[in-house]
Amino acid sequence: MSDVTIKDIARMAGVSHTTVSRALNDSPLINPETKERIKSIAGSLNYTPNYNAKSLVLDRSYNLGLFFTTLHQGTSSGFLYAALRGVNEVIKDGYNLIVRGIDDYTSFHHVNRKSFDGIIVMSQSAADQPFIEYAAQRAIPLIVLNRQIEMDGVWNLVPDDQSGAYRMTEYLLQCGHRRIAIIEGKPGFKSSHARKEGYLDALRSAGIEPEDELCMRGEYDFESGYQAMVRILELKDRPSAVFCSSDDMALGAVKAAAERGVRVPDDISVAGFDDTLYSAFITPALTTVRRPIEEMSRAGAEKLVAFIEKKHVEDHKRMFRTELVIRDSVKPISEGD
Amino acid sequence: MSDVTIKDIARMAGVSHTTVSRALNDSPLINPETKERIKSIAGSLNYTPNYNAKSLVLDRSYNLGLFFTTLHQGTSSGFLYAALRGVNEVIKDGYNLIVRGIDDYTSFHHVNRKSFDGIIVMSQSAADQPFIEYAAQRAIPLIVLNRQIEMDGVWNLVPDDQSGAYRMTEYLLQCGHRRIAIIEGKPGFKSSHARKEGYLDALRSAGIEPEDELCMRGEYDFESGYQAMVRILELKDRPSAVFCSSDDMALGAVKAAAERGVRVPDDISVAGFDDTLYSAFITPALTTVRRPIEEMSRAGAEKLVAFIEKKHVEDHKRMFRTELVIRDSVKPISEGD
DNA sequence: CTGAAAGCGCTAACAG
DNA sequence: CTGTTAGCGCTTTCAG
Repeated sequence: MSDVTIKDIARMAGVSHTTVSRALNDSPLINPETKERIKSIAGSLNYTPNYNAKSLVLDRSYNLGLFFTTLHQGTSSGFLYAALRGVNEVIKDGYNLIVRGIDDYTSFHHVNRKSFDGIIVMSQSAADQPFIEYAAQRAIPLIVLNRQIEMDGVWNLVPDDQSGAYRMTEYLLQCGHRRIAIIEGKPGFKSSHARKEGYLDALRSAGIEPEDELCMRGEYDFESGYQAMVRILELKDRPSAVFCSSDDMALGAVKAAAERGVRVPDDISVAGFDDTLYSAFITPALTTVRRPIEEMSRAGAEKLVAFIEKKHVEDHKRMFRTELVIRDSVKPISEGD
Repeated sequence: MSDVTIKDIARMAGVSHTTVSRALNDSPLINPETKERIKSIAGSLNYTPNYNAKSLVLDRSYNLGLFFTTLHQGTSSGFLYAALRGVNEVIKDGYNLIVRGIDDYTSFHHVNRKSFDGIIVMSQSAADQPFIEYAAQRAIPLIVLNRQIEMDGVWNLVPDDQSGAYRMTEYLLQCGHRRIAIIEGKPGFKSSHARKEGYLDALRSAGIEPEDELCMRGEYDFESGYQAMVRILELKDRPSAVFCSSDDMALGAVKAAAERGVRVPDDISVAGFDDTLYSAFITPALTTVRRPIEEMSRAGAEKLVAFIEKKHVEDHKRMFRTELVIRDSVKPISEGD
């Protein structure tokens, strides 16, 4: 049924299977008429090439990998979704997109040039480094998104988290906030570090010395945001604004505040980071920083596919601008410090 | 470098490549000592089998497909995430998971038994039917999740949306609500239909005739929930509760209410459906219906893999119980009708 | 423009 | 227990 081969077609067309192969691949060597004839027979037989055979001889797998640090924790569903969409928009037919968490691999044995024409790593942590190096060393076309890495010959597209955090903090300062707390991201994630740095820089630029007391640990998820906010609200000297390193944590923070009768933004301002799908829709709508995940993924996939198909090279590093999204969860304060 | 073949190993071990093949595949025919020797040589050479060659001869692709109706609209990121996690937990190594939106296919040519050892369809709409039939007809091991289908020989695991909606509506009635509006899901999605049916059934069981005026169209997303709620609030005779066919729409509804000074749940109750990740964390925490997407996906993947590997068959249909999750967005009303 | 022959890397009879 | 041989379906020299 679906096991028609080029030999079957060859027999029916009265030509050799070589000719069929060439015709189906649009070789210019073939007489247009026989080519048409062969194609129509193939069509009527509902022929589908055996990609395993093609792969073997052409040394291409038609597989692209999209790998995340983890699919268990720290990866928000919105992040996954945006990345998947961005990549899928580009690759259309012609490639299979294989999605996986790097921490699901027990060994990297299955990761090699024969099995992957190219790999996109959505990296969120330095824990990916061994995987990235493994792939690079196996000479698999490779592009690393989201996390900055220092490797030659590996493409790297990242959002400018630090300047995003800087601008957000700056904005909070402009709104008159002086004591600004931060709820940090998952320890070990480069993005957590970059966001905190941006926050610290902005504070210092404004001549404000950061206070350790106002730096809370978080895990990027709702629950940790909630917990951190509880601790913040218990502070004797409560800050007037809280910069959360993710929207998920900002949600948790808002929730914790609401449960304690503290109103956002009237009693305390809360800012997020990520601009997840729902941030615009919750109450209060979240003031946050947008990362261009989907655009970045699209650009990455385009680069990768172009390289695989045309061996076309270009600049290797690029930063994607983040964007301040001002909504309702941050409020200027009138009274001085 | 990564191009070591069994022939290279054979040469070094002083045996035939057949022996190497057998040894590496743990054939009982091989002398344990030579087997060990061969394996250690393979290890030191960092040998990786060429899966394209294996695929060709074994007629297995080592690919599993996870297909969604669409990756563009109507699929929430939480849904995608839960499904992906559930499946990935099961397949571990040994299979590549290929993720795709069915509506991204321009033709199904690439979908065949040579390219997929099995397929999981996360179906959300009857629009998938052609795809499902195509795959079934090509004799690809197939399992359809989430949407009920009528086809023999195709496994089908679905959440009981209708009874979930029924129980939610029943709960609203128990809370004293008489006029209950519904914001419906995306037209054409089977789940939209099932949820509405559950709602209607419960109403009728309570002797209440459903009112057309209280049935609002929606699209499963935030924005449509918002819009629908605006229309509900403009009604002369406003209902005391709103059953939203998705949490995303419930969020939109809450937002619309808040903006108009209508408090949830004090002035109006809002119920959702899905129990997305954030529904517990927003204010007010959403009363909703949980669908066991991740469990369902896990069960589906297990069935599929078992079938592929052991040709083991079992019952073909199964319904997964949905669960009422009572939180804060619905409030009993004391005053009578 | 077309065909014969070889081979991609691996597994599977079939003989020993 | 091991080797010889053939072949999976396709592309690619190399000759016409």
